[in-house]
Amino acid sequence: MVDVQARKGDRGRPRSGTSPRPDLSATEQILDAAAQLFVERGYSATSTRAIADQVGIRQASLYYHFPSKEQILEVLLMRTVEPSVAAARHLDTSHAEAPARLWALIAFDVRQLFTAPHNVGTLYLLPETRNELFAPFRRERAALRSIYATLIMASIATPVRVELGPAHADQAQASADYLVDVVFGMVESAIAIRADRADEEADVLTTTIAQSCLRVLGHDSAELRVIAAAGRDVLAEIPE
Amino acid sequence: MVDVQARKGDRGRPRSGTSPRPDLSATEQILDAAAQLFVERGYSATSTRAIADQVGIRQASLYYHFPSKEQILEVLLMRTVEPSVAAARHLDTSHAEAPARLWALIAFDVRQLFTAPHNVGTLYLLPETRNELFAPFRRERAALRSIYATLIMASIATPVRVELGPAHADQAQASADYLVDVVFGMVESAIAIRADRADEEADVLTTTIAQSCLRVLGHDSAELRVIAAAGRDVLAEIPE
DNA sequence: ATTATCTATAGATCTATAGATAATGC
DNA sequence: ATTATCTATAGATCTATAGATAATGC
Repeated sequence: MVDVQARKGDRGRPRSGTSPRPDLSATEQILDAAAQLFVERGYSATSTRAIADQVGIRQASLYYHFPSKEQILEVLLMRTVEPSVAAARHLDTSHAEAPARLWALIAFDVRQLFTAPHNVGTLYLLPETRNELFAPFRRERAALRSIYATLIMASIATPVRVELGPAHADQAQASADYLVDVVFGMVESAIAIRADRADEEADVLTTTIAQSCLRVLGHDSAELRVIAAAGRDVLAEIPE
Repeated sequence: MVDVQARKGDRGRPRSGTSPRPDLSATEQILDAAAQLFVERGYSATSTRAIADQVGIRQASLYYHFPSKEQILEVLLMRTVEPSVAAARHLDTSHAEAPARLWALIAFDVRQLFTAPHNVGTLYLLPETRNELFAPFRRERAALRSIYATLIMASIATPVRVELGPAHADQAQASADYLVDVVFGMVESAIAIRADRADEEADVLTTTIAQSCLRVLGHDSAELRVIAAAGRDVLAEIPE
């Protein structure tokens, strides 16, 4: 099971160049090179030739593995969002309190954004993803956001609930919606933080963001200690 | 003084097409069209021809106003970051408490990100800005972040200060740094929120984000009411 | 004369397809 | 025979420059 995606022997015509990641299959080498270049230089600014050069093959050889440059991006986006959606769905089966489940989801998500190769989270925001081809990705991301919304609504502490005013009032609804946006935004701010600062201290950042999100929802330091402890247990139960 | 940047008469050869913004000078029309297209389709994915088409001139005519496509982006970026830096510097002269000044800066910044034409804030994160030409922009943004850092450090409430542990301990410093990142990230999350949702309710969002930032720093609901009231006064003093 | 456009185009890309070729596997 | 590459190239761009032209201003 070690080499699920390793190259199977050396079939086919030999390459013109050499890859920096000869342990991966050709398809995975392309995805890895594309991820790095898309993040470092931008999607449209990265040519298929640049990807091929990095992999050590000719530009045209990419098309044996992918039908288009867009499809490479599509695979990268789906792979980035899918683990978070899987984790979020798993939390629906947990019996922990909502704040602990939210804490665990945030921690899972931030850790994955911060440690995934090449900060692929930056690709979430590309205008190029408005294309029809990316509809499945956008649906997955919307599903994730909706699970967040449910957990966040169930995790609002009394003082904030009081401030929002009587439920069902229009302005209270708008404020609550923005609270969802703000928490979702705090999680994804891990992407920008990683882009600005060198990769380090994933654990401290993860904890800081998760704590901060629950503070935004009105939980004080004493409550946070309880929630974080329970959250860590829930997080540990999320399957790989 | 009304038409500082209005077209001065109709000098020069007539255009082949018509502009959607005939009230602006040619240079401003180009900036406006470029901002819209860069945000909607991406910088590298937008051709100089697409910009020219929108302005109602031929592609080559752009080069009478700007020496390159990159310079158009550079002007857009500087114009977006400069008002925030000016506001931040002004706050150094205020005598209000740090949390009220921070509240005002966040509110100013969020409102400007949320109401500036065409959500130009999305351009902050482009990999293309790593180019040397954009060094002045990156310096401005770093200056803004540094003012934020000072205000944030001075606005941390006792419970959070206690949790960070003894000052000068290494891990406490790392956590405090990340807290700065998180607050800065919350402010800039206004960009992603605006991209995802239709433009609406700038005031509610502004207040929600400012309050949320101060909650993250450990202020409770009672303190927030005082800070927000003082913050609104400080905000009102920021010159146009 | 000055200004702001225009036309035409050089030269450098860029994506994707067609068909040839050099390995291994059976 | 199958696989994974290669070479060659079509056709469509794209940015920027050179020089002409059609207005207004003096």
